[in-house]
Amino acid sequence: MTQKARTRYAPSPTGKPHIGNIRTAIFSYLEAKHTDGEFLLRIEDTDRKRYVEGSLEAIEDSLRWLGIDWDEGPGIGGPYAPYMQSERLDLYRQYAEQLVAEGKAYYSYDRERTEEERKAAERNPEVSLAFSRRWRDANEEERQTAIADGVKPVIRFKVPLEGTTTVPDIIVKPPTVQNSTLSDVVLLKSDDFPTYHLAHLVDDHLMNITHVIRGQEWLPSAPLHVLIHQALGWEMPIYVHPPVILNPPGQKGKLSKRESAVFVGQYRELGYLPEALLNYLVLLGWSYDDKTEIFSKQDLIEKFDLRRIQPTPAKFSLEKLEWTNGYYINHVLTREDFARRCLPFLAEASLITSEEAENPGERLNYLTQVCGLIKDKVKLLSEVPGEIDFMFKSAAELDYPAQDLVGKNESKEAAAKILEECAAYLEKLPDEQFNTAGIAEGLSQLSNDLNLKNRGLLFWPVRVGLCGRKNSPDAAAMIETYGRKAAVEHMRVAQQKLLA
RNA sequence: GGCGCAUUCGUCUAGCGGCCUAGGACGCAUCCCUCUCAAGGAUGAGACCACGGGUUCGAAUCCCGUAUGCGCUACCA
Repeated sequence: MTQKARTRYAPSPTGKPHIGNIRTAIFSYLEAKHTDGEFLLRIEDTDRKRYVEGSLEAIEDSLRWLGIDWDEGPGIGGPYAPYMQSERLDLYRQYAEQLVAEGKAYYSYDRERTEEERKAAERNPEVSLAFSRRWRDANEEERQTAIADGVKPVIRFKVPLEGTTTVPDIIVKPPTVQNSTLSDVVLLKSDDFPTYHLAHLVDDHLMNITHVIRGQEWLPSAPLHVLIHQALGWEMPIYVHPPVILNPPGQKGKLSKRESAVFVGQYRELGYLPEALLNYLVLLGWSYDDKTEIFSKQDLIEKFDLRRIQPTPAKFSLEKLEWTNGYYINHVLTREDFARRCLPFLAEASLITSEEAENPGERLNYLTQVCGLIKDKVKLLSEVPGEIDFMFKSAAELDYPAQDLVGKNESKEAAAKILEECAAYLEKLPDEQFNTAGIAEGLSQLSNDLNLKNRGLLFWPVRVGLCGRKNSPDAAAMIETYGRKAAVEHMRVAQQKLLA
């Protein structure tokens, strides 16, 4: 057995979590559970300007819905609490000051740059670098002047001017950079809050994190993190940089709000199953072998291996996600489980009450039958109400053209006669034969007895009469679900419709 | 612009020097099954392994260059 891993998901509370972000959380979770280790949640709320109320709840909801549980975190605590960075400020200041005392960092009395200044410097490394090092070798007189002016300093990291730094990484070729191209990053801001560079690193060290799994957008600043570890004299955890998720084929850039749903909650509302989303997301950039497509959470935990994460960013494909979802609905979920998942959607469409959705009680049996009617054809839970709404209406309420009942039959009269025969047949069908198989067999026999050229001539009007639409679930299954009385009623109403 | 990473069917991927005339999946097409729609089964089209150079008896697999894509370039994470 490999050593137990301790991993973390450390989002900042700036809104709902992005699906690309969540995927790294899933990878982290799987790595921890694969090694029988711990997965923790830490909130990086070090930027007060970007804080969005309700973010923590959104993050927790998303993880919970996906079945990703954490062993330590805000709310539940743990041996390394607190897990909110804003509650750990003293710690960061302490290490920043230690670095200053050791000559590895320094106070910098610069003014915060405006966005325009930053933009201008962005394409001009010389200017940027020079700006970041402005106070690196400032003399005492200059410092005193700044202090007298009341400038609140930041603490900047003193990056070595020479040499190169290499970032070890297990899925990407370890990047190597010239130290001279690295700017002296801010470690501690003038408001006493740490930057990400300091905070994540201090916490990961203190919390005994073994694997830092974060998006590839962190690759460029990773050398800085290596250098800061060295300055602090700490051993580095294993860094892993999975790629970002890209927009669907045809569109550029990383997966964006403009092009796709990017929040977990949106997929929930669209009718996706959490296990299907999880399955799809993991397979987007990771594979176990050359053939397996469907993985339960347990399978994933057993088989996950960080080293098999693809280094290349993958495009998000809604089609494959839909297929995965449909597969879970059709082949993984039991009928009752499927019905339970449909409940909120049925309530949303006012087919049942929200009380019934909460607590279906006895009604669940019936709803299981109803939903079971379309379990094999539906890809999204949200499609369900529209597919079975007729089951919640009376025969008289179905609205459709009489012509639809005819199908391949010669005439309206012929179809009407068939409906009459079927109604009569169903009325006298013995109870023990009144089930899907018995009904299907009985009606087939009836079509023979009526000397019909094929069964379709009989089943077509029956099907349409039962649900008022041309594409429908299995006719016999609908009859069983309706029950004898309602089924016969539908036959008779359809017949009247044809003769009217 | 600079720095970094990446590059196998339209898309997700298998492949880690000979098993590859490149395998699987989604999507697509055709057929079978069939009372419709699905589901299921079968078959097929689809990748000169980005391009150009090397290394090697032998390269999708190793090296270099080019192109392209992506990311970063804040007192944001």
